[in-house]
Amino acid sequence: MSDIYRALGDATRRRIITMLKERSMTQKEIVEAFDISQPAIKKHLNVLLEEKIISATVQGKYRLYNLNLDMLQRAYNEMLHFIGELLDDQLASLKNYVEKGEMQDGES
Amino acid sequence: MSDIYRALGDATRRRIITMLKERSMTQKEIVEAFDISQPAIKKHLNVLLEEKIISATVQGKYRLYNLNLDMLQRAYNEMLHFIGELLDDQLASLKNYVEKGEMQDGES
DNA sequence: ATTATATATAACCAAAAGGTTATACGTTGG
DNA sequence: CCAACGTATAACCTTTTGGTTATATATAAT
Repeated sequence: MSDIYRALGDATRRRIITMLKERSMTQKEIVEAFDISQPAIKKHLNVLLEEKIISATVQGKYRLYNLNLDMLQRAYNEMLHFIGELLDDQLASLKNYVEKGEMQDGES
Repeated sequence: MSDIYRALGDATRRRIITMLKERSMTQKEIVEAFDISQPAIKKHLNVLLEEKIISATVQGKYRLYNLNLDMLQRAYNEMLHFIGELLDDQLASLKNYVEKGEMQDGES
């Protein structure tokens, strides 16, 4: 199974995703948007490529990266499903206090 | 803000969460369900506590852990929001298959 | 052809993550 | 009180992660 949690688990990668949500970008453009080096960005891109959340098209000397929306959708669906399952079981009582915006027991 | 991705990023933690979905458990019970040491489990519990995904109530020498459903609800909402934004931006048709739970074009 | 530009990769490093064992602490039962 | 049990913490180890710099490769432009 692909480890979607790994791909989304890093803030830089999530920011890249958010950027690519707006428009496709070359690696150079992405690099310029961050304060870290080109190889560092490339590694993040490689992770996202491995998980198939983005893909790249070659354009001369450029690599144009774009979101794989369906895969990103799957990734989030999987997470939502995980959480959702947890919530379903006790959703009735949860709904109640969520709406009231109050906790039932103390916190550390 | 809490980093839900960090918390969910580890398989052991996800399993703990799944277990706590069924019922609250003492640390001892949780430890016995895994093949790793008590301190290792404790570290995972600490991560989940930090992210406020679980909470613990003291009962004598026991610590009873239980899910913080409202926090999971928040995580769920956050993720939905992220995806929703994504869909709004680019792809109305994607919304369709998300709701129907099926793809519209082939995938690797 | 040579140079400039965009990307890829190699080698390295520090810090974080996930585990271990040993041990201290807190509570309860005999 | 003391022993046993559940939990917490300290010290340590290894692997992974996220970063670095230096350099190689591929395409474009002059």
